[in-house]
Amino acid sequence: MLDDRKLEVLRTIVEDYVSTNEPVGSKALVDRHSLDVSPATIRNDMAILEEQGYITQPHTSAGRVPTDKGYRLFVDRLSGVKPLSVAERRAIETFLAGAYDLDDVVTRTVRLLAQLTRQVAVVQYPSLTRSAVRHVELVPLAGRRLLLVLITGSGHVEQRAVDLPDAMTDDEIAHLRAVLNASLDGRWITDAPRIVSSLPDRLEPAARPNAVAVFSAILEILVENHDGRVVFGGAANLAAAADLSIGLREVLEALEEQVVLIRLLGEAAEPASVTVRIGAENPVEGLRGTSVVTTGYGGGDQVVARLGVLGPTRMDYPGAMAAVRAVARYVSQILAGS
Amino acid sequence: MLDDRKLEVLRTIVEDYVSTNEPVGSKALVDRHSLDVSPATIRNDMAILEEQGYITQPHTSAGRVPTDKGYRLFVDRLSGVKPLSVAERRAIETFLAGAYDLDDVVTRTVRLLAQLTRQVAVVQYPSLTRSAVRHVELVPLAGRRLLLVLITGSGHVEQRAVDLPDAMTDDEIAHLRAVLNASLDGRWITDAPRIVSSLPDRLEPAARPNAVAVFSAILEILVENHDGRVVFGGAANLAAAADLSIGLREVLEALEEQVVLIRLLGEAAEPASVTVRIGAENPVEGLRGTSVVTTGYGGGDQVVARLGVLGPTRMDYPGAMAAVRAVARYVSQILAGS
DNA sequence: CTTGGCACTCGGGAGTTATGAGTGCCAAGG
DNA sequence: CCTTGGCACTCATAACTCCCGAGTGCCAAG
Repeated sequence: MLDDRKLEVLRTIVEDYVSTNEPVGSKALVDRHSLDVSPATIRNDMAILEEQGYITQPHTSAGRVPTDKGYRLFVDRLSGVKPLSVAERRAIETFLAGAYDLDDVVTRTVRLLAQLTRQVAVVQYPSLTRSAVRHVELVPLAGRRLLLVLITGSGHVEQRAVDLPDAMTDDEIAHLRAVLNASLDGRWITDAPRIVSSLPDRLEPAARPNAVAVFSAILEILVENHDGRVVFGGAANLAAAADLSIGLREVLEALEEQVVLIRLLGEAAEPASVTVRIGAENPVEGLRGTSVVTTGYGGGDQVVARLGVLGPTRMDYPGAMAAVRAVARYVSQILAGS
Repeated sequence: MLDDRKLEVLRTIVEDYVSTNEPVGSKALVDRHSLDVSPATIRNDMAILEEQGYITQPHTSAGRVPTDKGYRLFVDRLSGVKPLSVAERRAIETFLAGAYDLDDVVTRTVRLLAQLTRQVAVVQYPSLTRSAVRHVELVPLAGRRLLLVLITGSGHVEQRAVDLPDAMTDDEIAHLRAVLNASLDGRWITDAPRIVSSLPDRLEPAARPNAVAVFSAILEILVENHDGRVVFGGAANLAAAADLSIGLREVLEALEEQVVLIRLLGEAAEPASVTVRIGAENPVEGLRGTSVVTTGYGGGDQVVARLGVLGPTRMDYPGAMAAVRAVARYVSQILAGS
């Protein structure tokens, strides 16, 4: 149905179009790449490719442009893995090596990805789901308030102020802290809600109202973070790439919506390998017209969150996929090591 | 030099231009506002205003547009305070009321400001400088690592992993924790470095290497946060406003640089009142062509950080100033209360 | 199946013109 | 001295036309 040369034609069309941003014609194609056939032959091939929906022409007297379907075929079968340059590998290492806390890792990862791919980078904070509770700390604040600090095995710190119904003495606080740590330390976050729910029975009735306030705060923290927050960066790249093609406005609006970002990363199919969503394949309405390259990353073997890049469908897929994969690996290493 | 009517003319030119985004001519001006003079008179006034550099015309046969100097005069002398609508006040309260930790307050403030002003919002995290140390927590991690958690009076939590030179027993950790809290709790952050530096003398020599590692981590946290991180949001508003006027690309690039953002907020003159920087007055090169409206906010009487909005010089200054001031007050209240 | 030839299409740039909003200036009137 | 109506002038913008050439599809021959 599509012989080797037609596939090769499609491949070069994609590559040329990505690099030049101009529809590619049969003539330009033959002499830029040393194909040993004539333009007429290429035209015939193009006609077939167009008939099958892999390419299209913006107007009658113009060259061809890949369709979403064309990019899809390109990504699935035609593009090899583009190895990263030494400089790029070095950049990844040095960029991420200096990070010293989770916020910093995420922030740097965003910048790094944006810089490597010249696209918008999207990084999700590791979900707490796969972590263990490391420590719970209660710190009295002014009035009847406590600061609840929850430290996870992945080194993340969650904090929250709690309004208490009754005043608490330091001893009571210490006791509650001891109970919490005895029950929770080392347990999986996913198990924590169940454990916490069973705690009130083990306390004296007088201490319960305050304890319940603290417990519900813990539960809220756990629930809220069930899916990690997503941050993005490199919007400036969008402005450059999306000269007039896609609605810059809409894309920016979408990116500023947490819900959208989570869907963008979350609905990707296989978590471990690199996933590419092209144009209309995109789950987010309003981001049709853009492509997303994502993958999972995690501290150990577990995938705890996802990251990726977003850009116009006219994107350097091999490059983006290589960068995303490499960055995800490095981030995973760093998280596992700390 | 400039009589009342000329000032009034300038005022209406600014207002009309801001709302319509089109150069305003003498004719349009007289019948939109019920001035009881003829267009010819207005033209004479305009000629004077232009001569003095308050307005300019894009091309010969077009209306007038305010210059930076014109906006400056408008802001300084011609614009009253535009009171916020009831809906806006309500929005501020409800939007910020639900916030439960510092990250959340900042995030919501950004969204709120961006939404109210339809500009890019810029919010700085409160600097630690004006806070007291509330509590220091040490949590053993895997290997010879500690997680250092520093909780401040303003409810902020700083965290950092520390690599220890030697192994530490739980008792040693507890002792170090006790020493730290005894020395630091309730002290100003600004005093902390001096205090920490004096601590090693009070420890047994054997414990010093580990302690020093922890101490230097504390110092680093304090130094790093000397000026708070700055986040922005509402970039989508830029795309809408800056149709073709300012280089969207450059502005986005500038916004993604922490250093630039800090300068943007930091070099504003008076901390307590609302500051307006118009066009070329802007300290950041590459953000000439945009205006910035900022003010300080803080937990108590102290200004601990700044916030504001950024947009094209063609901006609704009274509205932006009102929104910035109101939001800053509410945020201050919230921080003071928690 | 490939290739050269050839007529055809049509987007986009260059050149032209028409339009009208807006101006500056001037002389007359308050 | 300020205001006003009149008037000639400017010039960006839009609409229109023309033209070019890249690129195509088709066909007949190899």
